[in-house]
Amino acid sequence: MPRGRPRKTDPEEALEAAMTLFWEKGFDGTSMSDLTEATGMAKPGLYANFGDKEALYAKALDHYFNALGKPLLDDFCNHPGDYRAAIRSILETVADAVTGGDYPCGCFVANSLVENSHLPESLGNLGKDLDGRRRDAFHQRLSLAKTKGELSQDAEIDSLADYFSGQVLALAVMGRAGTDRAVLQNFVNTALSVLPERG
Amino acid sequence: MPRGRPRKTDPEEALEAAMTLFWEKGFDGTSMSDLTEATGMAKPGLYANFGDKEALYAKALDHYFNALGKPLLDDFCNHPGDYRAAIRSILETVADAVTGGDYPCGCFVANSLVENSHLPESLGNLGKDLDGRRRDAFHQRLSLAKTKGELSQDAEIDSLADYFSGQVLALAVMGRAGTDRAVLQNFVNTALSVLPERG
DNA sequence: ATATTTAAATACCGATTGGTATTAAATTAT
DNA sequence: ATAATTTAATACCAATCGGTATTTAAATAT
Repeated sequence: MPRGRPRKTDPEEALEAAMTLFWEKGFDGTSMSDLTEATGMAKPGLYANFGDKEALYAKALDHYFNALGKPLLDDFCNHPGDYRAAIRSILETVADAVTGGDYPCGCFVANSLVENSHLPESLGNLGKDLDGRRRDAFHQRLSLAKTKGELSQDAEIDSLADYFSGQVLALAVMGRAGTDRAVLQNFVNTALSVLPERG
Repeated sequence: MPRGRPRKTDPEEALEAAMTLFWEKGFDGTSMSDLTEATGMAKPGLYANFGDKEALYAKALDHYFNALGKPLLDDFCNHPGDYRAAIRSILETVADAVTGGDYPCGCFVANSLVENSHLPESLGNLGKDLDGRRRDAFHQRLSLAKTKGELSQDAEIDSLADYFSGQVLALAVMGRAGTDRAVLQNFVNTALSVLPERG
């Protein structure tokens, strides 16, 4: 048992709530008072636990990636099927995720990229870094496909990685705009058709 | 010649400046004071000419579409080449546009879609409406391709329209994030490969 | 019991927010 | 010249912004 007055709010839960709110309303659209209400932690508590608004946003975005993005990318990289099946799987999972449910629609990282131009520089760089990690996961899986012979030696895996990483962004914005899941399914099917037929 | 004191700032030019600023910094990130500075029109003038902040944003977004989006879509629909050439042309023009130059990076409509969830409802609907018009332009051109026999009768032009409209969103976010034009070129090339080879 | 430690809660700070009332300036019509 | 008209410019409003100092409450250690 710790020493002083017990915490009212677990900082991990507060961070989860802050993540959800920043994801929903953006950096500029979220006030510290909003965060106090959503987290159940008063402003001095937020500052003591996370630092200023910019630091809290960075921690929220990082939490997003670690809690939601990374597991998805890890599943993708470890997918037992061939690379086509793996890509289909991750894109369909993204289509599910961006159409909402437990969390706001869209993708927090994609939102952050769009807010980039008017965010503090450190936050812009964080968004680009996380975006790059998604792109790298695609590249890694495509590279593996090449060594496994699923993909021909002259396949342009850099272009393919950028392409599929971009498809995630497209899904994110469409999901954010409220596009139906069924439309996203057709989108994924069409996007996958750039890949060569199974030989 | 009008009757009273002459205008210092042409409202059309002020609207152009307001468009650029909202595009760059978003609805929440742009203050009326910012707009005063950017337009050269003091706050009472802005309210007299455009209404409140929400109305000004709507007019700025509408101006964006009429001045930049619509001409692009019209060129696309009237492109002299076959539908593949037309789609390549519009996507490459978009790749140019979203990487900046005279205007901010990205696409104002795409930004608006991302801000959707925390914008006044009328503005969210306006963004979706303009996004839909781009999608419809793709559909129209694909439909024409079908009647001209460039595309087989069983081609799924609804899915293709959603797909290519989504590619524009992907380009918009990547451009916003500062992605190199060369990467976007590869992206466009890959995206186009969903289309059947010319028969 | 009392001191110590930790965190919650309230109150407050100057600056900025969206929006407006008021005043001053510049033009045309008479 | 003067009146009428239209706009610019300044000053101002309550409310909220990000951020902090101060006080109060709740626990443990002595």
